[in-house]
Amino acid sequence: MATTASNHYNILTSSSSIVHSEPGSMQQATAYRDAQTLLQSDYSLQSNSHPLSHAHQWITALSHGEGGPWSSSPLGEQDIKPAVNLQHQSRPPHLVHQTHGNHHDSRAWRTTTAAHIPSMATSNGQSLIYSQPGFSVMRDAHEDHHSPHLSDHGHPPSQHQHQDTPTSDDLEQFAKQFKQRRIKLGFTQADVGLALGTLYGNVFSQTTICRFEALQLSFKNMCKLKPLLNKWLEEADSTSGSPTSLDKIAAQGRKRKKRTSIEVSVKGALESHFLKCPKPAASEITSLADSLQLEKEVVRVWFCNRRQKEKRMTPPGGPLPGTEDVYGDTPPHHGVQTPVQ
DNA sequence: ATGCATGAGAA
DNA sequence: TCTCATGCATA
Repeated sequence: MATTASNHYNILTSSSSIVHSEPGSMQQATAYRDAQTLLQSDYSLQSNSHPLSHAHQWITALSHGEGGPWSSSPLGEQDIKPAVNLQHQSRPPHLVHQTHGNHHDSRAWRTTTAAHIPSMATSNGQSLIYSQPGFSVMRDAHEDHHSPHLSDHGHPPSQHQHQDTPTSDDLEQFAKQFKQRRIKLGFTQADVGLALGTLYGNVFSQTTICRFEALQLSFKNMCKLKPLLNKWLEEADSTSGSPTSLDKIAAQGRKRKKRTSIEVSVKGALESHFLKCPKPAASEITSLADSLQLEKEVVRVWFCNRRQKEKRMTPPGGPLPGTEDVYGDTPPHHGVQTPVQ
């Protein structure tokens, strides 16, 4: 079977070694293993020993009552919570008081209309929310929400807001610069993630740092991480030369469902279904899963992740090779992503 | 760098 | 259930 691990949990009571010998292809590989090895910890002790225990919830299929695909305002007022699962046991997470003042409605970068029409935002929209992979609308629908302190001056458009919601452009620039400086200073993404933990109490993984640099997080998430990374940058290059005290946590082996490997053909099928219906009902997921011979949960999660992907800043295609906007010929969404590190 | 996964909180 | 932030494991 191709999907070798449909539903078995591997117990990594890894007392031996996790070192998968990467020959150091990229500059990550040095401290990469180190960091990941150290961070492997903390799953809830609950051992869910029955991955297939989901039986039937057909009835929920009709409890939707939506007028359209994304009728009910897709934008939630969700708080950004610090990493609570990973913590040094001596570091209470409530001490983190960074001043990311993004209590604004700052996700207007993609849902243009719904930004400032909280009550009935979906009366007409939803047809152009994300029908295309061209997310060029993400940067114009900003600063529409009554700027309280820069409207009476009329000062020149100096893009230098640090306590207010940054623009997509700002984030893009910052991410780019951040990556450059990080590399210059000789830190890996994993290093940064750890450093954030030791310095501010919030540990992040290599993945998150990577996604930040690649603008593959939601706008809101980018806004949250930016100040932290900014602080680290300052710290890092002011302290360039001092040993970072990496207090490390012991890795306690927990279990996690092994990553299901979905075949390409099956992925194709899922993709086409997604295009038709990004939010299939439970019953639909069930039948789809059945026809594709996947667990229902796997299919459900796939759709969740797929949707989430649509909402990222950088579209999955990335910058087309050879499509530079240096000639001012490509105004819609300039070269967002970093070329290749 | 990215695919599949987890979990908290919102609907 | 969904979204959203986040990460292990993997290509």
